[in-house]
Amino acid sequence: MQEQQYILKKPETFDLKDIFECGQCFRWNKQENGSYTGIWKENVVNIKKEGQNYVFTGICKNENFEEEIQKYFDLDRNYEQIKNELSKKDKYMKTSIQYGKGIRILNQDLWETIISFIISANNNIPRIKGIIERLSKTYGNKIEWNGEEYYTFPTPEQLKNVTIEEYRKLGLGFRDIRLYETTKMIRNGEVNLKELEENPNTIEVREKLLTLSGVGPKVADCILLFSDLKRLEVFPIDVWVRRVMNDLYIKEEDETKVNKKQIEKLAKAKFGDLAGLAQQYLFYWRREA
DNA sequence: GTCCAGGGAATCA
DNA sequence: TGATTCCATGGA
Repeated sequence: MQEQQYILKKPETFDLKDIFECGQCFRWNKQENGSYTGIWKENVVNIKKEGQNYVFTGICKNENFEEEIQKYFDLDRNYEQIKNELSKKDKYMKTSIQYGKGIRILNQDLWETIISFIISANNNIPRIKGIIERLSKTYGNKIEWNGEEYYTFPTPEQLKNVTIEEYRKLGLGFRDIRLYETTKMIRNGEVNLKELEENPNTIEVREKLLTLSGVGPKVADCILLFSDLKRLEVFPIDVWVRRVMNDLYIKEEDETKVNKKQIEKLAKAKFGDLAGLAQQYLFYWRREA
């Protein structure tokens, strides 16, 4: 395949570390020269900052490389406007947005996002990345580029004959059966991903996602927010978000006793349709800073 | 050895 | 509905 290149010139909202290390994705890795290399669909791409521009180099089936990048990096959305609006909410939002000002929420493949966030349950990011890498290396397609080997995320069909024991060997732990069941449900059409992508009703899509094994409220919200379903109004609540919301607004002594519904209500009232973005700025800020 | 990680499912009131 | 407990694994 022919190598392609695209130069994104002086984007207002775009920072490699903010985008790839804010916890939304697991298949981008920092290189020694500060660039990031990653894979999505059949695309293997390296992104390097040069001055105020970003140089995308890699292999892509779509001859329109720019279009592919535009879609994945959500480049049609005006993040400056979003940040301005959220910054007005209070000083904490202003601070967290300043910290993660280069974040963009990627449009990731729905199937891959479902599996990735099932794996994320009660897990940590380095280990999640390792499991996904082993899963891809074992069952995905190999792509060679620049003297290195990369592996696509396996399709439901490619996982057809995988046993629970084989998942366990990849280090999935108790999530093995969840992956097995959910993959089966998607493959046999119990949950139709195309229908989900075409359904504008977020409540209905969420309920359908919740029928999948290993998908509870938090994972469902991550799928809605981080996949190409792109529901920016959902507010995934994990241990970090609960922590930061309690520290800033609720101030309960024991944060583990904070009611989830209370957090949801507060988030909706405060951030409205942009709750998902607010969540991401707060999460990134609280975890990194 | 102990605690923790981008939680979910089973169980019980 | 709401609260508790268990679930593999690996790093700190």
